[in-house]
Amino acid sequence: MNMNTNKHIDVALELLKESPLKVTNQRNDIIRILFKNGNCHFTAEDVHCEVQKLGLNISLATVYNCLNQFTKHKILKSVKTSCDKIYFDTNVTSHHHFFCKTTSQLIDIDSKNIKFSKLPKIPGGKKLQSVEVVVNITD
Amino acid sequence: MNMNTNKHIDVALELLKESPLKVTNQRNDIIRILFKNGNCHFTAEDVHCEVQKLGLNISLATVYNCLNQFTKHKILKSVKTSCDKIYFDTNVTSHHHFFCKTTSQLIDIDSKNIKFSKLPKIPGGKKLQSVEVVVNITD
DNA sequence: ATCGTAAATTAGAATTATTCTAATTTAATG
DNA sequence: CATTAAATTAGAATAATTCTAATTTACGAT
Repeated sequence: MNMNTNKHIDVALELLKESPLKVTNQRNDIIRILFKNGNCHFTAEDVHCEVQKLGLNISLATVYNCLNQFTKHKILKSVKTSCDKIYFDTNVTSHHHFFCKTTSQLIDIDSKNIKFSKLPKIPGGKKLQSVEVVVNITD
Repeated sequence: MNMNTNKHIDVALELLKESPLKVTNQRNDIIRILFKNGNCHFTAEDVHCEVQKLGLNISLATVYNCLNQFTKHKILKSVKTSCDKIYFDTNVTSHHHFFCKTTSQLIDIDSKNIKFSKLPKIPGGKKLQSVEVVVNITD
């Protein structure tokens, strides 16, 4: 391991190649950062810090562009929480989250660990898009 | 009806009196706006527009202050959605929401219309605070 | 390989929602 | 009515994100 390539990175790089997005150095670098450790949650600022730490020269605007484009093309997922930042999630499967209000930490909840025995009727004329559960926790 | 006082307004005004907050003209006016139509969802900007429409002179800063203080003292509830604004909800009971991504409209879901048959184990050392369900819908 | 072009990158400005600041006014207690 | 802590206010500040417009790059077609 630790050779800057692994299963998660390879899968994401492959998704990038298959997408209509162009494969640039910046996008490759950002994918390596994001998918280095499997399922993770990042803010744009987190990613930009890591970029700097690695001595890469990628502007914050590009980080935002990449994260947004990746999200649009299902390489990433975005998560809104009760704090004011957008989190990007490398787990693109349908799942839910714990959000710790003390530490602002997000933790995945696998779909199979939340089951509904009752869901409300969708208002007339509208279509169901998704059901998002956030389990807020504290220290 | 329509005499600028009704059950919802009276209840909220009573909560204000019982709270440690001071009863000011601005707070009375804002409560009248918020609770005029029973359960509703507002952004600070919505409330400020209504204030202007009624010819009241209440600054946007005061609107924010009031909404935040009311929330802290359980006269209102705040709701975060996948859009970038904070919504304030006059329904302070525990409940969930539909969020229409097309219209940015929030609709209450009564607690009794969502039931879980399985919930995940809370991570060690953490305490459950709340479970929030957002059912995203589209036109 | 080289070209042409649409897409990507960039620095910095702009935007948007919200909070802060510091001066003034007000509510409510004694 | 006098006191004082809280509330109000206009406008500045902040923070996350998006936009602008100039430059560079990827990559399919020649």
